[in-house]
Amino acid sequence: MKSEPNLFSITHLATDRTSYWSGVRNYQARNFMRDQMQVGELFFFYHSRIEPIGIAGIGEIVRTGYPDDTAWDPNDEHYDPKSSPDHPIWYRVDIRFVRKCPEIISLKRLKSIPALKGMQVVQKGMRLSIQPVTPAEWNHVMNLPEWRK
DNA sequence: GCCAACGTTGGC
DNA sequence: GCCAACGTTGGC
Repeated sequence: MKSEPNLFSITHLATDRTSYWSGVRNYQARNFMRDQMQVGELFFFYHSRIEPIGIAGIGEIVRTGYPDDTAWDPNDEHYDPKSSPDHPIWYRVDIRFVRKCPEIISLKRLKSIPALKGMQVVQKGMRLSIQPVTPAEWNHVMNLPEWRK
């Protein structure tokens, strides 16, 4: 799950302990939150746009998808007038902090690992903010030395 | 800050 | 329902 760390980072989550993943306004990303994510599942918290770009830590889903009420708040930057309490379009999940990576696993690093060449995040033009990770990819990333520094 | 790649919108 | 125009994302 990608976030720009100046807005919401793994450090923010580590401080708050629990939070929620709101503001997603892309249908594919929404569908993962609404239809796929289960309580107890882990995710990589990825910092986008701002160096160092890459995997910054791990979070856990603590509540499955439910309507994102920021969508019907006219003062919210992600306000969407097509969404309403009666007809919610956008969803979010609740999350908790699990672990911070001692050293960010950079995108460049991920791209350099042959076993991860099929991982969505390293594909050219891939800008979806929520992406599935296969068990094999997850295990491979977890075995990288960056976690033990 | 640039711009390629992508998603969405809206005229037809 | 097509697709050009536009807006956004995000790596560089």
